Amino acid sequence: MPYDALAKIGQDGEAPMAAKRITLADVARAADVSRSTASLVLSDRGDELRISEASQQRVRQVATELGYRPNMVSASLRKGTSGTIGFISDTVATSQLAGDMIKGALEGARKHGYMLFIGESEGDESQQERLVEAMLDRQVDGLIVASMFTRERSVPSAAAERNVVLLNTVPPPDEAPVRAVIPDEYAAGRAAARLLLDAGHRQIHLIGGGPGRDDVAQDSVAGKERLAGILDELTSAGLSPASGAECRIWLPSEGWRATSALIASGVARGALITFNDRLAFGAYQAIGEAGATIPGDFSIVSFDDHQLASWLHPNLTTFAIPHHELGLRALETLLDPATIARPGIDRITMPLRRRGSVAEFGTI
Amino acid sequence: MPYDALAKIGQDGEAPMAAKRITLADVARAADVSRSTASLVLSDRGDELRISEASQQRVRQVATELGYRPNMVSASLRKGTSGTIGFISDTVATSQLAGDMIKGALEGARKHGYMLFIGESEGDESQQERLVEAMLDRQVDGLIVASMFTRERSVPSAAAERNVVLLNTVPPPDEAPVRAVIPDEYAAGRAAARLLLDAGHRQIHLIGGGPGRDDVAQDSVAGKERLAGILDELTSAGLSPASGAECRIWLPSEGWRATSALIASGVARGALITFNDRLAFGAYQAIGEAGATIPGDFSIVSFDDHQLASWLHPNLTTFAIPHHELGLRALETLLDPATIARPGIDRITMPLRRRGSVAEFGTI
DNA sequence: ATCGGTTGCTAAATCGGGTTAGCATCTCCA
DNA sequence: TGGAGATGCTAACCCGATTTAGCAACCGAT
Repeated sequence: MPYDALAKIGQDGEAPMAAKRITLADVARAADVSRSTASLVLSDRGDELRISEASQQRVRQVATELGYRPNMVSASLRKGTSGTIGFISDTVATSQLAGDMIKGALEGARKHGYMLFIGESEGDESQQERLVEAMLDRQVDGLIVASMFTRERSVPSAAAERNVVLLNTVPPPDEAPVRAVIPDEYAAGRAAARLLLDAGHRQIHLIGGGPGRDDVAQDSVAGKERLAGILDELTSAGLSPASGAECRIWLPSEGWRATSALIASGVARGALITFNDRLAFGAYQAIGEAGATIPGDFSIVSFDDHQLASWLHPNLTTFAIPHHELGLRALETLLDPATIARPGIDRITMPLRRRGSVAEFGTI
Repeated sequence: MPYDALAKIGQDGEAPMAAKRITLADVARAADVSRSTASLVLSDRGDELRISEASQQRVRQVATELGYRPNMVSASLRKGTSGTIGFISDTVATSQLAGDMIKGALEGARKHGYMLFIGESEGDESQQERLVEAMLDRQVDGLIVASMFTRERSVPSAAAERNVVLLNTVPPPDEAPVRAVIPDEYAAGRAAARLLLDAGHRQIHLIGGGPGRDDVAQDSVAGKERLAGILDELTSAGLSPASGAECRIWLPSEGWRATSALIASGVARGALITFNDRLAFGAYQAIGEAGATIPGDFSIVSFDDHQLASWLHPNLTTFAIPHHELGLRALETLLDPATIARPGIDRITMPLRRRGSVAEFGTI
């Protein structure tokens, strides 16, 4: 096994051998009771098993004095539960998305006394299976399988019949339903369109998808739902998009290209819905380079609330992906027996960050 | 009858209950040997202990057929080593910094068959101690203590006499030296200045620190070292900065402020060293808003290689923090008994990303 | 026949805590 | 005086693997 390299270090350690950990047996001996008694007291079953108040006090006292900390590995072995959750993500590094989600999960874990294993599948199924197995080998009590961009994702087979929550992902329609936590992209799409309508805009251009219902990257659940929301809201106002530009990838360069093309086509003012903040950044660049202004000539609403959004001039109005809450909710879901038992999708509202990129039509 | 274990498992296969995990005992029974023998064979000590080739084959065969996977919790208990590393960071969410570092560590961990626990201290010492203890309770074999912005950081006391590597941090000078892995900020500072000098620039303005040696945020090791490198390189060329602007925090707004002020003071062209890419973004904004161009009027070199750098127009020339390599190196260091035993600082080169924001002086 | 040396394997202890059946002892009341 | 019941605690097994001392059985040489 590759991991005993470290074990060696302790063994031939020179002088500064790490002091041996205090075990339950040490405590029992010092408190002059049996290990059973010590165990019962320390797991608060003392009253139940009628250990006298005096003995209980003694055990607790001694445990504190010796700085006793139970070895969770041992407890895991016996109880079959480890106080550990596995968090498997397709990629861990993409901007702060993953970070905030992990942060939310971490916060939940801390609250409940759990630790988090993390692993990265790099989108590779077999790699993911291996991760799941490595985690199951370590007796994780549950798994969060996260995706950094919302899309469909299979539940790893090894994890079947286990506690699993999908995060920012839904299972393919033909697979067994499970628990999933995702942002409510559709509602955000509607809200984005509504925001512009309420500000009096009627010429609404889409950057990143549209104008048709299917004009969006296939594997992006986020894209599909945002687009659907936008179109539904416009339709119910008796409108349709003034234009739409599908983008292969949602990066600034594409936003720049699409917006430059829009302006070159003769559009000098109007409202833009960009499908994410990085596209919006590209739009800002194109608009700036064309000598137009935001929000004077163009109002912009976007999605994600990337850090960029508050760096841009003017600050970008956008619907935030509630990464932190998603992570937290996934963990809470996992740890709640009642919830985890029932499959279903939990949609978390994407809150509006109202900033400076949208003006009332004709105001400026 | 080697396969009656299999048969048994097949029997209750109807029930929807999660199938019990195959244990070593199951394998031993099915292969008709003792648990000891099975264990020896599966840990490749069969030859050493003179188990016949026939028995070895049988055990291995059966193990594969039954899909045996050893329970690492049990092995951890016995061996005192868990195949697990703890990664404690002050913050896990800041942009992709943390992500890439974790990613590097994760890659190393996977290569060596380890899993990673992660925890976030939020910069709180006591929180950090609690994390360390929770990890030690789970028998981690080593700890990586990371900081997302380079600065001094104490080694958690509970982790003393353990395998610890500091990542992107160094211990305060008055504390016991340990292993640390950091980017070579000083060398990058010198290289940044050299890059501009070689391009013929003599008017070099600093955004984020300087012009004096101490004009930089106190707790930022990165800032101090970048500044020192820049000043040393300029000095050895017989120069000093044309100006310097200390910034409280290294965000676009501050870069914008400092650069706007610089331009307002009458500087219409020259070279800028921004202390990180977000400051550079602010500089781009200020320069654009003043109607000047990059690199026509202003050449810019920066540090970090934030995603922004390749989104800006023109793309930003910058020295990358090798996050991925830092994480990887920290893990490799931790797992190498020879290295971890000796305290010392490992400085990783910050590679130059040469892009479009620097021009030869007077060329354009 | 006996002894020493292999060969091939296993019993049993161990890691550290959790769990349960049940054993003394004492009290109280009939 | 004896039985029921409460009180206070512990022995002993369990989780699943690792590790070591050592035991049969057999072989060949004396």
